[in-house]
Amino acid sequence: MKQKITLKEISRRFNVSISTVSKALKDSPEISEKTKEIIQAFAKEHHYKPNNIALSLKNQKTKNIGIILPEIVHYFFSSVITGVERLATAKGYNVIVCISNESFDKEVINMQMLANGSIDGFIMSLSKDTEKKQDFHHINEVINQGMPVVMIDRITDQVNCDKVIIDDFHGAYSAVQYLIESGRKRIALITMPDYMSVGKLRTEGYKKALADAGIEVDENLIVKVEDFYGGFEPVEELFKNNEVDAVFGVTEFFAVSAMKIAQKMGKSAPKDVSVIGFTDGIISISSSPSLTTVSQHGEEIGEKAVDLLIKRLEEEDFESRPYETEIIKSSLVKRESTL
Amino acid sequence: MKQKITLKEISRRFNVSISTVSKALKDSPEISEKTKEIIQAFAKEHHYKPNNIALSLKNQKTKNIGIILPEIVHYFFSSVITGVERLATAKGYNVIVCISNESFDKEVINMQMLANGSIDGFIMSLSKDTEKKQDFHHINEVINQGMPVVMIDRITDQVNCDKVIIDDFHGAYSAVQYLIESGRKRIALITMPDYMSVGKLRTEGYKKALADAGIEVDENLIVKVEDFYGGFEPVEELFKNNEVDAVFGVTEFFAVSAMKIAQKMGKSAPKDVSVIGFTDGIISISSSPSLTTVSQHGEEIGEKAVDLLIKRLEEEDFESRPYETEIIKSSLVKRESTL
DNA sequence: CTGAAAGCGCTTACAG
DNA sequence: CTGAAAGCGCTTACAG
Repeated sequence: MKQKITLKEISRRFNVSISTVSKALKDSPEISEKTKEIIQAFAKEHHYKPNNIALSLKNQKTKNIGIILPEIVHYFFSSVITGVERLATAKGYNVIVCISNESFDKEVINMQMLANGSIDGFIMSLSKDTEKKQDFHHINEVINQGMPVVMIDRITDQVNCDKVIIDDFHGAYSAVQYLIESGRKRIALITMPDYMSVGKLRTEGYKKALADAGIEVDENLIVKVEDFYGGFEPVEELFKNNEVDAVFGVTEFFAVSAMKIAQKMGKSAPKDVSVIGFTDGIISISSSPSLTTVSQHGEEIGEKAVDLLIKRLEEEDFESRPYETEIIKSSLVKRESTL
Repeated sequence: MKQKITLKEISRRFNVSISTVSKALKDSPEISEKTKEIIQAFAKEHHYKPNNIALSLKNQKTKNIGIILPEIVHYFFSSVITGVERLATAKGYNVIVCISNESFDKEVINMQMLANGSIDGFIMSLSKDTEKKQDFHHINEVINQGMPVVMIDRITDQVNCDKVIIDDFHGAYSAVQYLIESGRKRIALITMPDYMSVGKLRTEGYKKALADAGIEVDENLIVKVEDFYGGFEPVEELFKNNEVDAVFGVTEFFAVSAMKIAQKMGKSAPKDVSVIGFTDGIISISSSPSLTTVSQHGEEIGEKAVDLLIKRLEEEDFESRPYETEIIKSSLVKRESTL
């Protein structure tokens, strides 16, 4: 049970001062070669590593970045974390993950917990509650304290900071356009409530694509789902009461769930109903037929967010630069659920 | 841009000592009511929160726990994190997440990075490389330094520590038994190489179930997949060259992939081929037909791991207690891919 | 070439 | 009732 060794212990061992040990280990030219050799050898043998906490206190930076996400068990967010973790680790930062579980209160608590010196900056995506409530004081407070924040995906213009998003509007637009080009006319939309920034943009993309093709928007074909992982009865109603030859779902799960409901009702995909989703995750690959979908490139979003955050943390001139909103291009991945 | 306020600044503001401020904010009986009131009011107004790093250094504990996982984008591991994060946050701990990406080297680097004082203890699951290599010195080193480790899911008996696993053997056993009871006799197994602890146990469960039912194990029906997310050609060969009336896949993805291959070859599930997977994730719900699967209760595993870790961290008598291996019961979730 | 001192932000036993 | 001092583990400007 050899505990971690400290500078103090090494200094005592050789009857020198702590400063000498510290300098010797940094190979400072101030210290004689002989002393350095002895001390370095001893440190190596005992696996000396400087204590991170002490360094953090001294340097006034933790080399930790905090990330607050609404959830994590689904492809998009976990791929974001993968990207964040990869670049952060490569740059010498640790990643502290908090999950708001779509709750405003948890989001606030998480932020305050981390803002007390545990991290150097935030990456975050708004919880559903927060978007509904439109209350962003906790984020602005943190920013006012001088801690940089990068918002991703679910963002708001009521917070002034760096942002990384995808082109939700265009992603949706081109998905719907693709359906139209393949001859579909009765295209249903399964989307989120409008207070969700991404849901709103994707809905607008859908409407614009229809309009540009001269197809009138039929509000009966638009279903807004409150609960992202259940409660799809309205989708059943949709198929029952309307003629539908295509579905665009603004999440993978919306799309596949709609497809399964259609299949249960005797419609076959893609013949009777073409289906396109959003997020190119495992669901899309595993479903039958596999799903055509808009890829969000989550890892790329995560990496870009880390890049912006670390720049603001480390680059002298960057700190005072105006905030950027980086837009990652989405892309349509064609599979079996469309013709 | 009001920076975070410190005790020093408050003390200067009222011309008292730092000690007085510190005590006043802790509502110490040593301090006069009047002083306490003034200081507390001021602190509240300025949102004073003690600096976590300073507390960590003083208390010699960080209230952070580190978790190292092979990957995160798939259901089982992300549900483990969800469970870990939930209980940890509730108990006042932050969670630092590292991803080994199935690489031994990254696992070692991650551990060393966190072991330098950033965290109080580890939760981890072995990378594929590490299991293959059977090199666990980095874990034992950390434990020898007095830092508790809880291993989950992918474990080894070459490290002595608390562990949380599921009953892989029995989970597999009952899945295969269920297939046998429904009349299947030519049951294929899609599994991992034997060096993967969980793969090995599930394979053994499969074999035992067959043996107990008096069915001879046909090695031609066993496919070992090296790459967990691709390279399923051997599965095609399996169906081509053998009569198969059921498949047990030791991951969700193995099972669904095999099912899709069977479907492509004109076999229908569950009529021609019954299919059971492992992990009750979104793939299982989204596939057509939906997948019967062995649920691993990832969140529960995560919570139990946190529970064991924090006990060892905080409970006086627990520290010296013998290590426990907690076994979480798996359960068979029946859906459409079996009759 | 080596070491004492100050400091990062906090706590707490001790003195007054 | 208040404050000075020591300490957590480290770094670094300064003195010798």
